[in-house]
Amino acid sequence: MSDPTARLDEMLAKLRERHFRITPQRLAILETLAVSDGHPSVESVFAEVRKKFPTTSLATVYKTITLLKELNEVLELGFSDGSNRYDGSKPTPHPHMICTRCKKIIDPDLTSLEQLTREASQKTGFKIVTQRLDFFGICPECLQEKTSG
Amino acid sequence: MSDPTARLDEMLAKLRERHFRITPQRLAILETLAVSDGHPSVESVFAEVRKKFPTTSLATVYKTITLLKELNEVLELGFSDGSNRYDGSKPTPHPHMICTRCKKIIDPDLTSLEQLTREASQKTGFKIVTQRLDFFGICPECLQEKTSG
DNA sequence: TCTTAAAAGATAATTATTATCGATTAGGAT
DNA sequence: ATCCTAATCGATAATAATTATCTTTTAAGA
Repeated sequence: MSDPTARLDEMLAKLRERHFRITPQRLAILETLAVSDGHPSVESVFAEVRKKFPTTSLATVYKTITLLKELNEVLELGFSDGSNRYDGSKPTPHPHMICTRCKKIIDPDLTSLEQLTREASQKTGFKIVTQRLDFFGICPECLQEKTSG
Repeated sequence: MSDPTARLDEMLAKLRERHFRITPQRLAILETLAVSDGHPSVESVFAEVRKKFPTTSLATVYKTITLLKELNEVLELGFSDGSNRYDGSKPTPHPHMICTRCKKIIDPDLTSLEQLTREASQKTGFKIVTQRLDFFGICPECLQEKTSG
């Protein structure tokens, strides 16, 4: 995992560079995204920010996350059932391992992804801009549990 | 691409096996999904089926596709913006190349995916059940076009 | 301190999907 | 071939995540 403080500084630098304002609510949202390594949802970011600023609106969280997406400072993991998750600590596209039992999401370090991307580009003639790779399964912790539920 | 007639027969066999009814509307939906190699949306399936049966409801299309998903006879390519697409001709998980300009989706044949999956499983301890891999970029046809738009 | 455009907050609108429910019908039984 | 009944259809309401709207507040440069 990367350094949360450094990530926060990067985000702030990007906002200042583009002359976006650093509001207290925005700062709280950035902090939450930079610190958490658990790929939080909009709702959980909202809940976290509300602890500091109880009047924060859900719309503010959405607007800030949309802005961060445009600045490539947060990675959106969209799912078609609406359970979107966000990665602020490592905002460039990378593979994810998703446990379908406990919903945990972790980042594997896969050396052979580069090779696969080359193969895809060569075989199809596509100019590849970005990619999305998710593995779904059961994490080691859940595998060890005797009872399912 | 696989044989549409064979795919349709497979789908029908699966429905009969589980004692689901073969209604004219369902048959039309299955045919559309088995024939099309362009990864259609719910709306385009709906439009196609309406040509034969103008009273078909959108709900019927949704219900049939949901059923086919449960039977593993159609692959859902869900996107968080709601632009979901469906693959009835090759219903097992496989990589996709998605052109962000013309929205075309094609199926590459990638030999090194198996190796990548092994690497992911070994490095994380996950028992991998399924996966989703999308490459986003510009297809060869769009690359050749002089003007963008 | 002043000014003003950006952002916040509250809420309405949008949109894909799901649920509901009365009407219709596929397909097995007779 | 006809009957019966649960499955399915069709129409529409409900749901839920996200986006739009609009008034009030405020960050930050002058």
